[in-house]
Amino acid sequence: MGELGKTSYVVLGMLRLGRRTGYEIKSLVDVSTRFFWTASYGQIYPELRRLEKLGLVRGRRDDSDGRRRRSYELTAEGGRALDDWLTSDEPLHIELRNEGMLKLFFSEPLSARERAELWRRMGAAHAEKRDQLEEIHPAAVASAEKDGHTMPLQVLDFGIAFADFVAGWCERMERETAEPLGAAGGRS
Amino acid sequence: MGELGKTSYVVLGMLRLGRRTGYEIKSLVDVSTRFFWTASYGQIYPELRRLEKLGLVRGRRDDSDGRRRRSYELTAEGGRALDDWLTSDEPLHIELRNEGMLKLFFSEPLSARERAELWRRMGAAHAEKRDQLEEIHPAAVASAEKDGHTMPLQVLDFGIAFADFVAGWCERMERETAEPLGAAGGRS
DNA sequence: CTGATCATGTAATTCGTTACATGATTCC
DNA sequence: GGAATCATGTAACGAATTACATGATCAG
Repeated sequence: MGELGKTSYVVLGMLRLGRRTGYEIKSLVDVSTRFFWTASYGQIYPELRRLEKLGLVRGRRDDSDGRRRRSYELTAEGGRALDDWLTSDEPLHIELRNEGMLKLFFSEPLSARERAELWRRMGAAHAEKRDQLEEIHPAAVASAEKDGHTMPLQVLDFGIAFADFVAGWCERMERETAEPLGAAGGRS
Repeated sequence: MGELGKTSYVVLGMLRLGRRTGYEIKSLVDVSTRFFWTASYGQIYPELRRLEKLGLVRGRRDDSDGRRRRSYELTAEGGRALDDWLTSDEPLHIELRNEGMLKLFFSEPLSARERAELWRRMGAAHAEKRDQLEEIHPAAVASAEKDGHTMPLQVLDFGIAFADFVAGWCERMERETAEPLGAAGGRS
């Protein structure tokens, strides 16, 4: 009875890039949208079956190179559903859960050292994410030049800038927290 | 059987600020941690009962001013559980779901106008969040000066800077997408 | 031949939201 | 008197993760 959820659109969107298996969709998600939207096998495989029943994708056995598998392609109706979502003006689902911020909020009773450590860990987590994204950046540039698809690159650039901003902020706060903070405007 | 989840710590953390009812905890969450961690009545009330059974909080009827209600306070053990969490070095749960980014990722087939509109809406959402946070900023400053609690203010400052950064980025991308983008470096 | 990767799925569980149900009190 | 807010809870549902189960193929 359920209509389409966000996961449905992840699947439809990935299938617009070409015929794919559930396994391939999951791999794509892991190297592209994972940083702002995830999906697990436990969602993807049932979702593909569901979308097929709805006529939005068409699956077929695809044992070409000896591997037993099932690949899917977008139907015309599936493409329309995807476009409807892309251009719909319903409020965007934006959600953030950050345990580091939560801890910091409650960290008043901790020592300055412990609070600095919290900022440090928050910063380290985001610096690591930034570095991971930067690693795949060259591949994204190459891919953008090859097929002219610039959006994945734009989104990646945003992800890098975003992670870098947070990392930088946390590092500044860490220093500020760790320093005794001389009363008069002392500079490091 | 479940150990403590993040929601448990939200409740414990709020109770460290003083004796509170479930209703008050929810109100506090809504004006403070909501932007990086939410909690609903459907979680808070059962959680309070559960924490009481675990001996981490102590509840009592508190019908002082005619209102039928039940307030809770942190036990010594509850305080210890909270501190253990605050100083534990398990990886921080950090999660981001952003439907705007997801749409942009798949928006290659759209027109430039439609893509610009997506950036605009992302930017507007974050600008609105920034403005909301800025509205409560003076109250946070006053409160920080009164009781010396600076962490809520630090977290709020981060939230504002963060939302502002995202909003600014999106606005730039919107302009860049909408403009025909003359081959030679034309300036607006 | 052995471990990594490819490949597909289900079941159980957890986490969280939303809707519902109820009723008192306070403010206008 | 009526609306807003205070106040507590439950039930149903939905979204997503994790663990489990299975087996083939490929690279070393």
